[in-house]
Amino acid sequence: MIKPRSRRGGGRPTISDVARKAGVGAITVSRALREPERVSEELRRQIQAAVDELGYVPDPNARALASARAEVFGVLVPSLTNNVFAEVVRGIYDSLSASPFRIQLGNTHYSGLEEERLLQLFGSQRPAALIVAGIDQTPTSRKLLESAGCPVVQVMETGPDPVDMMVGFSHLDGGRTATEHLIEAGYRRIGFIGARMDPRSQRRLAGYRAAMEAAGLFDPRLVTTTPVLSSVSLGREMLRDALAKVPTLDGVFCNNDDIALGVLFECHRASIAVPKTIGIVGFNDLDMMQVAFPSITSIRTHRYEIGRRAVAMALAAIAGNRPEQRIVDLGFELKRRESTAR
Amino acid sequence: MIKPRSRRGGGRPTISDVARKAGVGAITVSRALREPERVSEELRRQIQAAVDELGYVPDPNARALASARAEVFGVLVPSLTNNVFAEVVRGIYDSLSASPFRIQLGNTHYSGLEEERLLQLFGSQRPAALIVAGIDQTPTSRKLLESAGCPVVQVMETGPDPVDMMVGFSHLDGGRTATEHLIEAGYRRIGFIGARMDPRSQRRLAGYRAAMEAAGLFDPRLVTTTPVLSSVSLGREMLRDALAKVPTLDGVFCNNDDIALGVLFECHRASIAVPKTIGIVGFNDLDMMQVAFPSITSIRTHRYEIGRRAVAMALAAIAGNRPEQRIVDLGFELKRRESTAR
DNA sequence: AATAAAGATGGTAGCGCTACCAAATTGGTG
DNA sequence: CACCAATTTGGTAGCGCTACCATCTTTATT
Repeated sequence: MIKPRSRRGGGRPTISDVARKAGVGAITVSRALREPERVSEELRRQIQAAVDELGYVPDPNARALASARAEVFGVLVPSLTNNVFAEVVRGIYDSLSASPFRIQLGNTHYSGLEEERLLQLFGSQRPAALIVAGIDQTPTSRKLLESAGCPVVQVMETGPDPVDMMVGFSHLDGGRTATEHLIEAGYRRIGFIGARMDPRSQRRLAGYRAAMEAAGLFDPRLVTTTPVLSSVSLGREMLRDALAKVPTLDGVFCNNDDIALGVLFECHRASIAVPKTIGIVGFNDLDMMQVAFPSITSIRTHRYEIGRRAVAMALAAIAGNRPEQRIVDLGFELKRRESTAR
Repeated sequence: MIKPRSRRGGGRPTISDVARKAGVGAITVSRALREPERVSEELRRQIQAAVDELGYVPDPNARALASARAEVFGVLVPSLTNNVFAEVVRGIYDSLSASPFRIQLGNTHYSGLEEERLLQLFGSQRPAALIVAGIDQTPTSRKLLESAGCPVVQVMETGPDPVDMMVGFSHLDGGRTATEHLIEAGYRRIGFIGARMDPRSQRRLAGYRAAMEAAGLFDPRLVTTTPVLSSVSLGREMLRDALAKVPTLDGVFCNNDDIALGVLFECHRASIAVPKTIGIVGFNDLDMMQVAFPSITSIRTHRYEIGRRAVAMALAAIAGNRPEQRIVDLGFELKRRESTAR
């Protein structure tokens, strides 16, 4: 005996309801929705009318199960609250909002192990694409990415050996540019202040070091780092540490803008003249940098655009035309401001 | 003729593979994974061994389809980059990371229409719970929430009429407390500066107004608002506008901390003494407020905790024991700092 | 010892959709 | 006008899992 319309879930209309109403086969409705050009104009209209009338919305789970492919972009970032990654996610979100793809967000907390766990988990969903921050995946993570069977975009950085595609810029060059700018402005005892020394921070430090060594100015005591998560208050404390070590410090390249802002505030508090006594350069160029007093020189990075490009490349790859340029360097811009104008 | 192991998707192991290997029925594997206490100790061990050996990960799509319930929390926020909501999302994420539930994030861009669209979309996935920011849903959105057939938590604010559950605090009280503090500190011509006047900002303004009227100090010219998205640079511009309107301004309650920071910087730039000439109060108490020079008085709100509580309540409701307290007020704290100490 | 109740396990039948193939229709082409 | 290819439509058989019931134990109860 067949139970009439048991419908375990609520009574939402299914594709067969639409098919019945439009007087066609279920598969034709499915096609009309996914590949409209393969269905005649007339049927398409009838089906659309039925869809509208019933308020039919396809069940993404059934879709994913039947097609062995979920309309999901897996996105892995090391932090949800760091404005830099929030901007990337926003770019991804905005670029995807017109498409049927959803976002599956993962927060790795800067942990390789957590990244592996999430990649494993995401793999079980057969995502349409994966977007991951950074290029320093563990060997296990790399293997998982390679065998994901979907386009993969590594974002935030560029490097020589993409799993699949890459969008970002060179943090090493950014660090070098920032430091060279300080040197050109006449600063000599230039410190590096960095929190949460993830691989990108390490490369900014490497850029700093390269510039300092090239100018014959490098001194290991000028480098102050901590694995602690970056924050404005941390910037303040770290400037104190740096000055305790090197009282003659006359400039700082900060790992990021939060640190730079903390440094600026500590200078105010300790009556250290900026840019006269100490010059400050940040990294990322958050909105507040241009408003600060004095305004703070920073390396502008294109986070939102990175998110957008990553999606554009993934979408192209899904559509079958992989971009010929697999590594996209969006560069950065040195924004010269008052904090280094002496 | 039966095709042997066609396996449309890659060759990932299924529940039947595990069942075969463990020498039990598929349904028993399913149970062992979801309700271990209903399976004997011995079988549980065998099944776990098979799962481990095969590297079996359940397919969430198949699960969702069969059980008419996806292991997904729909989360709707008005902005992805606003630190306040990022903190809430982080709280939600952290509380959910140990559970099988995933997050489906939606960005309403402060638009009621977009909220309706997303709610409609999320509904098609039969989420396990919905967490939405704010309490001012459109009638359509409210209807969608009521008929979602899952726990709903409205966060960030408290109000009299929850769809289901609520976690937040009173923005009106927050605005009033901030303003009363300025009045007590001796400020008289206290302005309100607010950007992106969403409903929560409106209520903070109402709190401001109530306090000012109670003290006989209210003057409409003291209020400066704009629908533009909030930013530090906007805070700077708005202080200029406010001072142009009311040159005798001696205090400002800012809609949020970004605005407050912009105001502080503009004061520096225009050589306006803080707190002597002008007192400043922010809202939310971001980390930078205590580091700023002078440090900025602000209303500390518990964003991360709001996210955690929302999940805890939703999880309890899913488990069948709805919390008896459906409205949770997490309050706020006035953090008195240098910017109002005169 | 007979019987009920509770606990453990399994079989069957879908969930809503799409891949795959078959069938029907149309439009040239020689 | 037969014949082939291209186009449009539909039927069938799952995708991997769980709800629902049936069956078989085991343990208490009288």
